[in-house]
This record gives sequence, structure tokens and C-alpha cells, in this order.
Amino acid sequence: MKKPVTIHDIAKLANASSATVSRVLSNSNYPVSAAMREKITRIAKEANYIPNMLGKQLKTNTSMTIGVIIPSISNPFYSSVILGVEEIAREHNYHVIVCNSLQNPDFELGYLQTMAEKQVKGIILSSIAQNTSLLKGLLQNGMHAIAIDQRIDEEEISQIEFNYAKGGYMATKHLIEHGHTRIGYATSELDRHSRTEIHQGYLKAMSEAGLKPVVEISGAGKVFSSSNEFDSGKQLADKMLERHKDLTAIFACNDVMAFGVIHTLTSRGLRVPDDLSVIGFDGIEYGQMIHPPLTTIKQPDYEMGILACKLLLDKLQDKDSSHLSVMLQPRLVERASVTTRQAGD
Amino acid sequence: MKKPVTIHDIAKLANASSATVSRVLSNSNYPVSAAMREKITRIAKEANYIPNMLGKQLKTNTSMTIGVIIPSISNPFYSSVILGVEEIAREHNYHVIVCNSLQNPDFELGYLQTMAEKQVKGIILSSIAQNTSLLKGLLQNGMHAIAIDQRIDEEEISQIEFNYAKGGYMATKHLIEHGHTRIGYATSELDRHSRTEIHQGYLKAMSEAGLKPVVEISGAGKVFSSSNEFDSGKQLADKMLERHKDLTAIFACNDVMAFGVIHTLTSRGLRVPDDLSVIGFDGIEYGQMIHPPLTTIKQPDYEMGILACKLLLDKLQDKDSSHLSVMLQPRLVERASVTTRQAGD
DNA sequence: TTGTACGCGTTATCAC
DNA sequence: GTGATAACGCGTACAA
Repeated sequence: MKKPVTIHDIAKLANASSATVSRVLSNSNYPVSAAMREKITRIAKEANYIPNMLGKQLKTNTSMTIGVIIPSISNPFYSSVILGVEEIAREHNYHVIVCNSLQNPDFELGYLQTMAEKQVKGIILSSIAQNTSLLKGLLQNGMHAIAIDQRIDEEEISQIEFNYAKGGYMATKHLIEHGHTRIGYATSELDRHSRTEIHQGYLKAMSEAGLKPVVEISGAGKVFSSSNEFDSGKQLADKMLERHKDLTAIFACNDVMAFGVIHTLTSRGLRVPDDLSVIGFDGIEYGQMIHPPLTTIKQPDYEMGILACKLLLDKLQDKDSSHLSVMLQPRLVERASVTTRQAGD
Repeated sequence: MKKPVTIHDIAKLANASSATVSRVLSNSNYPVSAAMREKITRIAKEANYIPNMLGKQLKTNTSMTIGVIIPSISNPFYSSVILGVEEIAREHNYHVIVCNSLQNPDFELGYLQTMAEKQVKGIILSSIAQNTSLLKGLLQNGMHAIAIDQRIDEEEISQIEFNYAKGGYMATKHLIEHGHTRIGYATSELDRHSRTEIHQGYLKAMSEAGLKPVVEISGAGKVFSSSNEFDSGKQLADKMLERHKDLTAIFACNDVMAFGVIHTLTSRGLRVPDDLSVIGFDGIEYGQMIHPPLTTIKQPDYEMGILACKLLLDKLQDKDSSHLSVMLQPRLVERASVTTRQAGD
């Protein structure tokens, strides 16, 4: 492990000053003679020169890095978001630091702190709960933030929202339009903005149609894991079936939970959608792989990541500090888990 | 956006030297009087001091960052790996930069390069193809690497391997032990080490039992996406059913592909496992959610991430440069997609 | 126990 | 067009 070669080493080899070398190697538009430029470029290549970004970043006060804080990468919704973020980041030579908060406020704070220490100037948040004080301080010190999938009451943060309420409304409406009147809603704890909104959408659609809502809420949501959500779905379906034997459709607050619901129904010998229709929410890829393929509401996850990263980089590069707020719209994905209610029901 | 406060600012406020401030705030064990220590700590807190890691890292030549290069985060196997990596990294105050190569060699090289420029000293690789030259150069300059899920012929790289051959053997054997004799193997292109190994395991088990192998290979694998794998599974199952009408079991090279196989079988009115048994490979969580729950071979993904990160941090911290190689073992997860062959078959 | 002064690798400012 | 030289924020010999 030899000592890394610096611009000074190159300068010596090229009989030039480190200033000139810097100008050439950093693609500055500062005038340098063609001959000198060629010479330095050649020598740098021969010497296998690797620029030390720490020096550059310290000087220019810009780390080419953005951070993303999400609940968990194991949630396919978020992994799609990340994929979108990274695509845009890569195009601009930025790197992405992924932080899984696992819904733990301490982890969130820790990540936020060390991110600031590493001079990360832009972050995309989808997990901050109530720790606004630290975040507020960072914003004043030049940090930029975009919030996705979550409402943060902070003037300086651009928001990429998703119309959860409308999504919830659309899903419920879809069932109603297929003749269903006894529709249950299975949801995890209503502790996040998104959850309450979907719930509201459901209630609104039911109310408009003059139908009586049937809501079943799962116990304290621990750390997100697909298995947990799946199990919740199974349990909620069990409860619903026992307490409301006349249901003809169930709306689950996310796709994995819908998988659980379908699992329970199938296990009990009920056919989906012939005996009961099921609709999910999220639009993850696995929805098409189960039986029957899941009808659901699609959240534009990948596009969300793309948009969030674009907005963030705009903020970082321009001095444009307009803090806009975008609202993405839900889309119904019709597959095969919903059918028109049978006359005999 | 005010100018950030540095140790010099703190020094002024505390009537101390920046050296003393540094010693206190960086938790050095250098002796500082209790009074002074308390004073500096207090003032730093009041001033909302945020250390600039770039300065520290430039000085000490250590970025507390590791990089992970994988094909795609959208593959649940890799997202589990990342979760494991990050858990260990967090415990040691390291950050994780996630790089999705999307199997694109140019992206891989680019990531490797900028990683080196950012003074990342450790990386976990699962995607490097043949670009050994750049990697080799970096290793000589103090970079440390761990390879997972892939064989890299490089003396200086620790490997965390998985016994794919044994996994393939176990899956096939499991079917044979359930009385199956006409067993098809559905696989994506045999372009990765893991793929060829599983294939070999299948062949070995078949050969030992004196059975004739039936292999169907999907066309050129583009970028990984669950949908693509799923579609491959559907198509391969179609082909198999047409060419080999007497099959009683199908082994798919990954779980998502098995989902596709099951989808095709179900669509054709065949019952799984009553008419045909299906076994997968990977052990992703979604396997338990489909119908029937998928019997599969479990790769310890999360544990792989944990182990990889531990090994890497050991390398970074100690000067211990022993390059060991670990081989993780497969485990059969029995669910409900395999059954004993019917007498009438 | 505390302070001074230098260097990490780079870019920016100013002379030439 | 080129070259000294001073920062950037921090850690750390070395001196006091």
C-alpha cells in the first residue's frame, strides 16, 4: 500500500505548479496551453492518479452526496423509490447514502446528525416523525430537504406528496361500482399521515354511498417487515370474518397485507374473488404474481424517486430556493381479485 | 444560511486554543482539565457546533463510509443483504453507499472509481464482472474488498460464498425423495457463477439417481427486475409443458421464477402440488404469501450482509490482512408446493 | 495541562 | 499562460 499520488507529485513530474495541474485535472475553464494540458493529462494517467475528493470537498464545501432516510429498504415501495433516486443521482455524479430508520427515532436523529457532519447538503426524507428541532437547525445551516410520502410542517421543505385520500376513495369506489355494499377496511395502525388519509378516503366513499364502514385496525405496528404485514393481514381477515360474516369485499391498506387477507380467505375455503373481492394499495410487482392477481391502487414509487432527486439537485445547484409542493395522483390497476357482486350475496 | 461554526470559533469563545477544543470534542484521551473540558463542551453545545468530518477525514485519511455494489436493490435478496450490512455499519458509525450496477459494467467501473475518489476504504461487491484491472489497482492503494454471492479470482479479496451447488443438489434430491423422477429445471441464463453451480447441483442429483435431466434456459437476461424473472418463469413453464408432457416436478432457479412457473401451471388448470410439484431457490419472504406457499432453498441473505460487513470492518480496523473465505450453507424450507408423487403419474 | 504551528489534498487569489 | 501561496477544518507533533 503505497502513498497515494497527489497533484503535487504530478506537478513535479510535469515541471509545472500544482495550481496548473489542478486547473487541468479538475476541468477548470481557466486557460492552460494545449501542450501543458496534454502533458499533465498524460502524466496523470501514467501515474494512475486518483483525485482525493475530500480535499476538493473541504475546499469547495460541497460533498457530491445525498442522503435518503426511509423506513426500510425491504419494503419494495421504498426500494423502487431508491432506484429512481439513484438513477438521477448517478447522472449527476452524485452518490446516495441509504439510511434505514426502521422507524426508530433515535436512528433517524443519528443519521441526520452524521449526515450533516459529512457535509451532505441534500436529503430525501420519508421517515421523520417529530424531531423537527434538529432538522430545522440543519436547514438553517444550508441543508436542503425533500419530503416524500409524508407531510412535514416545515416551510423550507419541498414536498412530494401522494394523494392517499383519493387513492383510498378510488379503491373503495371501485368496489362499490362492482355492486359491493358491505366492504371492510383492514389497516395497520393509523400513526402515519398516509394511513390516516387512505382511511379518510375509504370513509368518504362509504359515506357518500350511504354505506356503513367496517374498519379493523391491527395492533401496534412494530418494525416494518413484509412478514409482519402479511401476518397482520391474516389476522385482520380472521377478525373481520368473525365479526362481520356478511362482508363481500375487503380493502387492505397495502398490498402485502392484502396478500395476508387472501391467504386467510383461501385457507378458509373462500374463493377470491368469487366469494369475496379483495383490493390492495401500493402496486408492488408481486401483486401480479399471487393468485388471483391483485387489483390495487398504484403509487408511482419509481417516479417519486426520480422527481424527488431532480428537485433536490435543482435546489442544490441553483440558488433557487422556491419550496414547491407536488401532489402525485393514484392510478387503479385492475387485475383479477375484484369481481362484480353476485346476486345471491 | 450562516457560516458554520468551527473549532476555532469555539476556541475564541472559550478562551482556549483550537487544539484543546479539538482534543475535547473529538473525545481524545489526551489530558484536559475537567473545568476546561466542561466549559468547551458546554459552549460547543450552545453554539450548535457540528464537526466537519471532511476536515477530520482529510487529516486522518479515513472516511467512515463503506460502499456496496449490487445488481439491484429491487431484488429482495439484495435488499436483505443491505439491511444486514447497514445494521453492522450503524453500530460502528459507518455509513453505507448503495450502488445499483444494474449489471452494467460501465456503471460498476464508475462507482468503483468515484468510491476510490471519495476515499472509501472498504467495499462489498456482488456484481463485478471482469474489470479486475481497476479493482486490482485500488486494492494496492489501500482499498479493502469483500466479495459476496460471486467468485472473484483475486488473492486479496475475502469471499463470502454460498454453496449453490449443494443447494441445487438439495432441492433436486428433495423432489427425488418425494418420488419424482421426471424433474425439469428452469433457469435464467447460465452467465453467473451462482447459476452454473445450482445447475451443476441439479445435474449431479439427477445423475446419481440415474434420471434424465430436462433443462430449459431462458433467453438473454436483461436487467434484473422481478417482472422479467416472473415472465421468464411463465415462459419456461410453457415450453417445458409442451416438450415434456410427463414432468411431475419443476425446479426453478429462483423464487420469483418459481412464481411464474406456478402461475402458468395454475392458468392451465394444473394443480400445485397435486399435479405438479414446484420448488424454488432463494427463500424470499414472498414465497410464503403465494398459493401454495413455496417450498424453497434458503440463502442466508441478511446473515450474509451481517457477516460481510463484520469482516470488512475487521479488515479496516485491524491491520489484519488475512483474506479468508467463508462458505455459507443452504437450508431447505419446506412449505406446500411439493408433495409425494401420485401413484397414477 | 495548554498552546503553537504545520500538514492533509485541493481550489482560489493574486501576482507575474 | 503560469506559479506562489493562502485558505478550507481538523488532528497532532512539539514546545511551553
